[in-house]
Amino acid sequence: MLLQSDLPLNPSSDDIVGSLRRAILAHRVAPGSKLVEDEVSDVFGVGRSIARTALQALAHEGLVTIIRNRGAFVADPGVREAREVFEARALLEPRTARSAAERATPAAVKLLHKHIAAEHQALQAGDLGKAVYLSGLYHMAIADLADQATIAAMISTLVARSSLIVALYWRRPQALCESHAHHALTDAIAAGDGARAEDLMKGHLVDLLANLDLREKPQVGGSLRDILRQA
Amino acid sequence: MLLQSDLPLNPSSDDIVGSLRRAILAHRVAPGSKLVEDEVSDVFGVGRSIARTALQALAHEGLVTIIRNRGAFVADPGVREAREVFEARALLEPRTARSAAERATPAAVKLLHKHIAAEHQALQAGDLGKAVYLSGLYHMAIADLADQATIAAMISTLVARSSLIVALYWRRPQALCESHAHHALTDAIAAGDGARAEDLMKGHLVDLLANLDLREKPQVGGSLRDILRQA
DNA sequence: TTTTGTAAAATTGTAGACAATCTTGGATTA
DNA sequence: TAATCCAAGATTGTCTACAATTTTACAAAA
Repeated sequence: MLLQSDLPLNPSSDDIVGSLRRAILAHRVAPGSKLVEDEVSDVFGVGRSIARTALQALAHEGLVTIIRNRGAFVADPGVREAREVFEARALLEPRTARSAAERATPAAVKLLHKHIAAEHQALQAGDLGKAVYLSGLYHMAIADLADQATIAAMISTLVARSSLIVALYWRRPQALCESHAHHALTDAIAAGDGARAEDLMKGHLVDLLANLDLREKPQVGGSLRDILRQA
Repeated sequence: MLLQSDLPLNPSSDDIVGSLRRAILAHRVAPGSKLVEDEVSDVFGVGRSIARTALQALAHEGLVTIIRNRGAFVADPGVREAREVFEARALLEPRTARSAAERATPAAVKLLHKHIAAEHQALQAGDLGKAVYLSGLYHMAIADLADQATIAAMISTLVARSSLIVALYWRRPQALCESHAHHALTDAIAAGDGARAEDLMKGHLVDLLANLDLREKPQVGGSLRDILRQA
C-alpha cells in the first residue's frame, strides 16, 4: 500500500487518517480500492478498533465509502459528484481568496511561493500524484489565510475530494497547465488586490472543471452484481 | 436525557445519531453537557462500541466535542465560531435559494408551507427548542430543492450548528420574528423568482445574525482549570 | 477554613473473542 | 459448457474485558 512511514510507534487514529489521506490524495491507492481493516491495523501496528475509527473518519470526509457488512473502499466519485464538488468550490473559494488577499502578510505570501515551488518540483520529477496533492495544499493555504476556520475546513474537504476527481477524470496527464494560474493568483494576493484574486480564483476553478472529461464513464471493470448494487 | 423513543429495538449507530441530534438541536440537552458512553449505551440498549461510533459521528458534524480521555460533550460554540458559521451560510445559502426557486415544483412549495406551519405550531405551543429545530428543517428543505447534494450536506451541518448557536446567543426568547421571513421567502420560491429568493435569503441570514448577542461571554460557570484547558 | 495529597471510583482507550455476513472455490447438475 | 448450490474461508459487526487516565471523595496539613 506504499505508506511513507513518518509515523510514531503507537499511532493514533488521527495519525492513521493523515497517512491514509496522503496516500489517497497523491493517487498512491486507486479510487475503488478495498481497505481491509486487518490490513490497515497490521500496517500501522494497532488493533482493529483504531483502524476502524480511522476509516470511519475518512468516510465522514468523503474520501472513503463504507458499505455495511462489505467494508471500506477508497471513494470513487461519479461525474455528478464531480460537478457538485466544483459547484461548491465556486461558491466558497473566490470570496475566500478575496479575504486572503485583503489580509495577506509577506510571510504568508512567501509560504504560498514555497507551495508553488514544491508543486513545480514534483511535476519536474514526474510525480503527478504528488503534484496534485501539493496543488491541493496550495488552495488550502489560501483558505487558511482568510482566517475563517469553518469555511477553511469545508474547502479542505472539497479540495481533497477534488484530488480524487482529478485522478479519475483529468484529461491530459502530462499538461502542467496549473502553474500559471497559481502564480497569477499569488501575485494578486501579494499585491493585496482582493477583487483580482477573487476573479482569478473563479476563473481558475472554471479552468479546472473544463479540463475534466466528465462524460459518463461506462462502468469499466464492474460485474453486473456490482453495478446493480450501486443503485 | 429525554429522548423520544421512536427507535427500533436494536438501533444502529445511525439511529442513535439521529435521536441525539434531534435532542441537541431542539435544546433538550444544553451545550456543554457531558455525554457519558455508558449512559448512552444503556439508554439505547446497545454496547458501548455503537454508542462510541455515534458520538464520533456527531463530533464530525460539529455537534459534539470529544476530548481525549475526557469524553464527549455537547458542542459549546464560542462567539468566534458563531460568526464563522453565519459567514459560511452567507456564502452558500443565498445562491442555493436562487437555484431552489428556479426549479421548485408546486409539490415542493407545498412541503415548504408544511414546514412553516409546523414551526408556527411549535411556537404556539411554547416549545421554542422544537421551533428552532423545525426552522432548521425549513432551511434544509430549501437546500434539498436546489438538487446539489454536496452543498446541501454542508448547509445541513451549518444549520445544525446554528441551532446550538441560537440556544446560546439568542436575544429574545419569546420573539417570533422569523415567521415573516420564511413566508416571504417561500412566496419568492413559489413564484420562481430566483433573484428575489436570493436577496431574501441573504437578508434573512443578516437578520438572524443581528438577533444574536455576540458579546464575549464571561466564562460563566467555569473553574480556572476549565478555562485554562480550553487553550 | 483553605489547601494539598492520596486512594477509590468512574470513565475512556484498546485489544481481542465471538457472532453475523459476505466471498470464494469447487462439486454437482442440467 | 454453463448454471447452480453449498461449504470453507475471509471479513465485518458487536460485545466485553482489561489497561490507562481522569475525576471524586476524603483525610491531613497549613
